[in-house]
Amino acid sequence: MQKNVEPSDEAPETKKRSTIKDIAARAEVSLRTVSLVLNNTGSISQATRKRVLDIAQDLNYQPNITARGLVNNRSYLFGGSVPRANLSFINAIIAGIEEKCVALNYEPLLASINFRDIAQLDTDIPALEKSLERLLYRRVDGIISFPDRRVMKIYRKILDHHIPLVQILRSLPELSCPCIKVDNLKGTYDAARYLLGKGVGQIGFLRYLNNKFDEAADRYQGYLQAYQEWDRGADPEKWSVPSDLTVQGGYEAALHLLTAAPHLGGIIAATDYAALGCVRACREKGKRIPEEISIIGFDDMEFAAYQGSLPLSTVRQPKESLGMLAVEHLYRMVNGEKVSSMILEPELIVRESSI
Amino acid sequence: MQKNVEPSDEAPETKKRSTIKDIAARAEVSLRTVSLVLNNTGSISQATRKRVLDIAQDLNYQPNITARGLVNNRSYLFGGSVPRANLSFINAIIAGIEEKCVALNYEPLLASINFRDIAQLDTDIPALEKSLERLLYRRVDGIISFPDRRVMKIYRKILDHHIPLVQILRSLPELSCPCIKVDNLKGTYDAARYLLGKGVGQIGFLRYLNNKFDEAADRYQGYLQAYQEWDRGADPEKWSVPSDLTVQGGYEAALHLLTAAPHLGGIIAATDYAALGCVRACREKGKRIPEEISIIGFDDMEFAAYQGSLPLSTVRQPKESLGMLAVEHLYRMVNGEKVSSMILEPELIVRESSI
DNA sequence: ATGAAAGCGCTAACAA
DNA sequence: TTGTTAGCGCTTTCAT
Repeated sequence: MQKNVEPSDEAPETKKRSTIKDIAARAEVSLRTVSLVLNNTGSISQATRKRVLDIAQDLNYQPNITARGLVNNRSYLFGGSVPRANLSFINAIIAGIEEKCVALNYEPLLASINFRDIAQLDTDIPALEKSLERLLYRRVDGIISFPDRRVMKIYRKILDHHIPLVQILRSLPELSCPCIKVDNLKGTYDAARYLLGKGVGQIGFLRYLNNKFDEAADRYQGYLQAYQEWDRGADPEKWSVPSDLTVQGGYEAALHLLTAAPHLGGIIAATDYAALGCVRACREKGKRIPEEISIIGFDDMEFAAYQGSLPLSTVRQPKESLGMLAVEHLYRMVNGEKVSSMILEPELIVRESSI
Repeated sequence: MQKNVEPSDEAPETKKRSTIKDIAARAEVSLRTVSLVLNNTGSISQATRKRVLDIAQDLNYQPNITARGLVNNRSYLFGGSVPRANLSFINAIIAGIEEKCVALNYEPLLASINFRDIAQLDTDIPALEKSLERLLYRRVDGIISFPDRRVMKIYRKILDHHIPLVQILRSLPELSCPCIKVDNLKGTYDAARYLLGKGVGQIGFLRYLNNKFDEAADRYQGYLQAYQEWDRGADPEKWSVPSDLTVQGGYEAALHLLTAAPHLGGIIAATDYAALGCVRACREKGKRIPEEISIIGFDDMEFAAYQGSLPLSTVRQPKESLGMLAVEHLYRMVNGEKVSSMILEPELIVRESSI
């Protein structure tokens, strides 16, 4: 329990920044006048306005957002509770969040959450709780959360306080707030259709170990759906194997799959990590990529493009847009608008690991 | 110029959070007493203390950090002005910053900066200026900056206001504030010594196109130094070629190098990106890695480990530590302590792209 | 050990 | 069009 150290005597005195009081004194007007000018509200004579503005400029005046926040009961901060960056695509989302926040005169406050077990996307719950509490403590005006049902109590608290909440990337049906995510089903559907259309023959799928979230199930469904459209009699479930997020997991799963079904002309993996393991397994089995077998991942992580020997085909999530839209929703909600969930379109990126 | 929209009538009213006034009323004591109890200062009778604490708990009291900040003239925010994540290792630094901030009851406010030309690490200066101004506007209590001499004017302003400033990753000698960075020279020195010691024979180096910053020069020096220790008569400059940060740049540079010096048994690249291009060039030249030639990068970017076919050997920067130390420095400075620069040790990570 | 009151910098209701 | 005043939630000096 770290207590703030008392500033010692040699503590650097911050050169006092000017306040509206200083401006008012110099301009010989009241505080209110200055405030009105600075906020561009009310009606002020041209002369006064100019004088105040000039003096403000001269004094290098910067409004004290803390004081303003205290009065308005706002922090002008939007909180983000998102997974930490080893899922590098989160960065792009954060970039979107930041850009939009700044455009709206807000500032993002990011509280990272860790995974207890990255392989299963298993969030560290106490850490998640703490991150949300931090945002509450900082009195953010709205919160973007990568949700987990095990902290429903805090979500309820947030909602009780009428703090706008937006889910990102995945959604809990039982949490009544909008969600911004990608159309996961369409992502794998497009990928599967693409391969099937190219005539690679039968294709396999590496799905999540457990479908704790709808989004994981959606990715699987997309594959099944495309497959069944292609061959009504087929039983694609036969060629889908459970895997986890890791390279190692994908590797092992693909090894099994390729042993059981060496005729496969393509494999779609529910994540880029798994796809990477898949590539390794194919190499080991002596399969040439993409001539003999095509591999497509999901997410478009940074490393997908930066594969020294074989840039990975993948389904890209529109990450910046996800972040920006989430912020825009928050902003609308803060201002009393009603908003609803949004599902964005994924994009198939064909690189060298597939035809 | 986005002006905040007036909250409309249907704006959700935030359920009022309790204040010390509420506590004081219920406990029938003065505001001061409550404040003293809550801050654990002054001397309060056990009975009163307990009563106040209980009521606070009961009322679900959370201090209003905005109000507290207004009085104390602090924001309890540390600002970070760091490159955006396409240099993915920045994430780890940010993780360190965040962790340490939270431990100190601070919160990080991160203002990303973009590169105008990533290939030359060329910062987008107007964007950098804006990011620093944002932090100033938010009245952060200290700033961590990835410095650039073209915004010296703002740094001067920050220093004038006596806002603690810490440089990270690289340092400007003319900027009088501490810097936290890695020993770049030692990084390449260790890598070169390692390869030389393994008996790979002559080794080459892909250095920055232009050594605008000492850190780039240091990486080159490390290579030169190790080389000269190994063979006093050698002229290693002959086998070093200018490159840029990109995969493509490294690829082209390595191609030249390998044509001019096909006997090279190893190449060290000043960044992992360049190393990746290097790998590609070697493959094209029919060189087997690592049997015939060893490749070592620098930074340990996420993709270095996640190379499907050939995980990259590299020099790792202790990224979390860099971030944590920067925050710790800021904290010390806020509290009037004197601190000085720190140079951390890099670590050679041997994976599969080198012996 | 505790209370009363002032004030941090700003906005806003009410006057003039 | 402008001024006066109160107050946001908290800390802190000065009393008691």
